[in-house]
Amino acid sequence: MATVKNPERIARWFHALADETRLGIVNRLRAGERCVCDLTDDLEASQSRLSFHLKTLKDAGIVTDRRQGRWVYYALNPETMGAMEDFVKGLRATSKLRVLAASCD
Amino acid sequence: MATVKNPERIARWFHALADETRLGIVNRLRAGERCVCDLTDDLEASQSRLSFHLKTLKDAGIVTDRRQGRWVYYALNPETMGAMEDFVKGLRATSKLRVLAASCD
DNA sequence: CTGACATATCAACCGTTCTTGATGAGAGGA
DNA sequence: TCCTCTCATCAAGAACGGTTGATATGTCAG
Repeated sequence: MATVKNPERIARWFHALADETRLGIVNRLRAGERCVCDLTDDLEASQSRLSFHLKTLKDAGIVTDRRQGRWVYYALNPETMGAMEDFVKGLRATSKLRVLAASCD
Repeated sequence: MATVKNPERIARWFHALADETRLGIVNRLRAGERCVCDLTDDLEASQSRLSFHLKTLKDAGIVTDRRQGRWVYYALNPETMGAMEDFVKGLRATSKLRVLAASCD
């Protein structure tokens, strides 16, 4: 359960967050939904660049999108955030008990 | 505090984990310290390939290394794991209250 | 000192990802 | 219908990351 069950999926989460522009997007979304136009203003990124990064985040499952009229609203995906928290907790939990492997001999 | 204080550092954490080989390494290290030779065997990776990935993890602060005789032992870095957990928690905490921004009008 | 072993570094190659500018698609107002 | 607005997609080039094989560094044993 705390093991890496699906490495490919997890690697994509982290790849999605491994970019400062996308971290900026995610940081904005912490406060709730945003439409693309707001993000474009806030981050001073070109529209096509932002669209590219939003797609990357969406494909990784980090965010969800929702169309309302002409606007598309993006929000953090709570499910993925929960799963990611569990994964990171799994790393932290065991990182203190230093089982001296010492099998190299 | 829960804000993205240092985007470059955080992006490097995630970049370091955005690779299946490195996830495999980290997964092994959950059980405690390992020397490179063990990891090479476990992951069936060439020595230079593994060394490259370990350096990437080390530069990002995800792991620490310790030389003992001829062998070098790698372990997860508890400080970084803690900081990363805090960051991810910060994303999860707010992802449910959907403050309808709706300023696009 | 010499040789063997464990690990790190380097250079070259190749595939992927990011950026930019142009075009396309869907929605609403006149 | 036509125009405008919001956003997505595409193509081409630039930048970056991962793999490989060869070489370098450091440590121990004999």
